[in-house]
Amino acid sequence: MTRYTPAEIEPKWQEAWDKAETFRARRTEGKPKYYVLEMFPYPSGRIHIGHVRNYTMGDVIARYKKATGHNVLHPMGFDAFGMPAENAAMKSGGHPKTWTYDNIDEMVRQMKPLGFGIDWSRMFATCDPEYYGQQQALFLDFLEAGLVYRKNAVVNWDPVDMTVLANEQVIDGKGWRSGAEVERRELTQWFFKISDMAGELLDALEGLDDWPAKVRLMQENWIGRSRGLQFSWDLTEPTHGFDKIEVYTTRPDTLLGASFLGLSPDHPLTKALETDNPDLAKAVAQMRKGGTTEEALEKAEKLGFDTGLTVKHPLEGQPDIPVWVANFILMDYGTGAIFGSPAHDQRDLDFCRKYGLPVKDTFVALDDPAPVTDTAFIPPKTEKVKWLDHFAGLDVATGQEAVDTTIDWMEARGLGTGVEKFRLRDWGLSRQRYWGCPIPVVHCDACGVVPERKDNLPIRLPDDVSFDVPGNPLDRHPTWRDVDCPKCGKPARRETDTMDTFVDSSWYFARFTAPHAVTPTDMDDAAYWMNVDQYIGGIEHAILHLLYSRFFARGMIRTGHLPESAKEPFDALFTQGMVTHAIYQTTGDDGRPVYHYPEDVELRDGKGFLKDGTEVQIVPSAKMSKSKNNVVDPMDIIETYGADTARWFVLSDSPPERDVEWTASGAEAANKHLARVWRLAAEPSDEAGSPEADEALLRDMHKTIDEVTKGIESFGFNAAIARLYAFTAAIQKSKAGAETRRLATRTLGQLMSPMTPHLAEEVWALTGGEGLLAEADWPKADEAYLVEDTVTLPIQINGKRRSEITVAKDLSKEEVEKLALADDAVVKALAGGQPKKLIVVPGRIVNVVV
RNA sequence: GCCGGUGUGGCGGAAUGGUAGACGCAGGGGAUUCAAAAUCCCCCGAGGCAGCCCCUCGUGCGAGUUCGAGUCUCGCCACCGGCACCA
Repeated sequence: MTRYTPAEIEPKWQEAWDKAETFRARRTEGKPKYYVLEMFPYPSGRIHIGHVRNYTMGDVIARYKKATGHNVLHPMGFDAFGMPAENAAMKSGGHPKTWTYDNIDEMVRQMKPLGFGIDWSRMFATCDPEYYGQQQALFLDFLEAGLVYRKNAVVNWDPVDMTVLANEQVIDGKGWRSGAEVERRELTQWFFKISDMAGELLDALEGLDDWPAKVRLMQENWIGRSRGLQFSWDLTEPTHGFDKIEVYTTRPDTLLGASFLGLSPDHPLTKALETDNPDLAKAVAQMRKGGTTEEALEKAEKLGFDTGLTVKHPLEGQPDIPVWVANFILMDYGTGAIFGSPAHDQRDLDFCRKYGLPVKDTFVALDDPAPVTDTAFIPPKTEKVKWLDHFAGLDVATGQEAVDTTIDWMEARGLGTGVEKFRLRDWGLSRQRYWGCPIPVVHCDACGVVPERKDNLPIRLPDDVSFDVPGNPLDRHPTWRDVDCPKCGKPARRETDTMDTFVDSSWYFARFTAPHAVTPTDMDDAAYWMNVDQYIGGIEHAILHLLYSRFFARGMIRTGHLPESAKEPFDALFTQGMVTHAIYQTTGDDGRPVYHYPEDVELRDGKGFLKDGTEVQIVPSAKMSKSKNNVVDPMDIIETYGADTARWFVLSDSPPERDVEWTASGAEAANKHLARVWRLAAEPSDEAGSPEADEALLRDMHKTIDEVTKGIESFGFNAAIARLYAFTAAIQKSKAGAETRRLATRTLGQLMSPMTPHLAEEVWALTGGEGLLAEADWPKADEAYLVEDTVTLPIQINGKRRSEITVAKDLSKEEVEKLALADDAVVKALAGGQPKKLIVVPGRIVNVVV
């Protein structure tokens, strides 16, 4: 008896596909195109089982679309700039470039045996000068189109290492290497004007029907459109050239409850006051400690400083209120100043309680007029509340009505303006780091900021750099930095900031349509291949990467690099879950957990034991992490079971949007199943069969074709696979004749081919298929086999299933009622009485209420 | 803290508001075998009743809508993703 041998089968078919150039993306007439893209990987050096799942899903779609008559584009590349390469260089010497390209080679070497139908001729890495040079060209066009500008923004500053830190390098408010308390410091930085498109990016979400609703909702909340009132408070005594303070509020209706006016520590007035008020300067310095993340700012203890200034209340007869500087007020949002209305905002309330400021209710619940104590009263804006002595004449109204009425009232009196604002901030793209795309501008004393000339692109990163000192090596590079001004030719200084790696990933999908073009894109190719028909990636990119890409597509249209139709570059989006793995741990002598490798643990009856018999604690479904020793290496799996098993397993056990737990026994089972299918093809039985069995198997086959096709089209891979398990068992048990069984087996292989392409080719060849299966047409279900003529209806009594009847499919409702009432269980339940109600849902269910 | 999501047997999970637990794993029993591996067949939510056809409970917790709720609504709890310099 021969055996299923993936180690022989898989390389053989990969070679055949290569030779036939099966997956080369081609533009041909008469066929629709299909562009499937998985989020490209960071070249960490090893592929991860999560990658296998991601790319397998894409490959299933790609191969299926090819079989259904599409010209498919399914490319692969690397998101290759970023911090890990610099960290590696700092840790073990070497160069980020060498590290990165070695990793890419290694990852490609690991990806190839998985048999993905990828057009490798289009591969690139974002750190290729051919790529980032075109990115620089895009930057210059964006600059010219007014989509890029410079302004000050805060960064995490490590005062010991004298360097800017990324958020992940700030741990509990301290620098990761120095341990020094991090400060927020302002720097002049480059920005994309994404806020200009906020309204458009928000409104267009509505058209993204094939995106998950949750992602659209997250983006909607992130962009955060709000309507509020902008107005000013006059200072009782003008100071430092300021006579009033402009505020923006989304709750102008609570104006009577104002008990203080709050300034951001970064507000211009704060900065002016700081110069001659050392106590304020000290307090503000304290407020600037800690990282820049919104989480850190929100969670930080509320700090305030009374400036001693007061402002006049815009409403007549109201007392003046004090001006405070408060750490929880963001300069980036609104005007950087607010009025605090503590009864209806928890942060304001906490602040007022801490500093002894008054708290005044402006409205109360209809059924509970008790004043606010330590919990602010913030009902939904759609709920009616009772207003207390409201200046615009409100009595009982919802929050939304109150806001609108108040804005109208204030506008009518010239006291303020209703304005629309967005939470979305401009996209800061400057990074004070080496391993990124250089920003192609020059700073000249005479000419100011001067864009590089396009013929000087790419501005290449210099290779002779070292990472022994903290900070950006470009900043201290002896020659790279010093250049002649492209405009006047005098000595000038090159911009040493590089671009955020999100820039790299915001247009790579467009570059794949013409990866070798001498301009960022080729408009013909872009027009043909765009948009991405199906984009697949992790939910962690739901906001930033996808929003930035949407912005970039619009920018590229404006600058003539994409056709108008590519405004929303991703037609459909699918967010897949992680692959997890159990953690095996014991407790060490020091009380800390000790993590064990899966291969050192023996599983018996759901418990795990080490070689010496010690029982280990099993933590199921944990995110794979090197430090927890629970990472499974796809290479080991391929070696043990073959690529098809790995591909089959990552799709089989969980719905693709959810996490899947890798288990050795699950992989084993997948492998056994593939071997079973192989045997059906390689060792067919020669039974004579019966016409009835033939008919039954054909019926099952066509139903399977139908269900698997629907499953693949709807990302129901696990359901499709469950069906294929069932069909395999059906063939095994079938008494159908040899010819029918052969057809069924060949079809089974075909239906499995997007998931297990190598095995499928083998089955195809063994069962008399012609040519390469990868080039063959997808099977079609014969409708005639899909219709059933009888249907089994469950009978419920009071909503609980008690019996069932089998009836003709199109039996009338009346007849079904009659049959149901005659059913033994129903007769018994009725005990001679009449049913209170009888519900018949044709083809589904009967419910008798007694 | 804010935004979004998830929660069903021992485990992964299935189920257009209509028979909860498809399919797979683990477990149990059997066939084949000198024996094993491999393969094949059967059973498998909990409890009751003792048996197959019956009853009760059961989809994180608590309410609600409905003839009928895993599915819809509200309130909790736990976990996961994001929070603009991780990618």
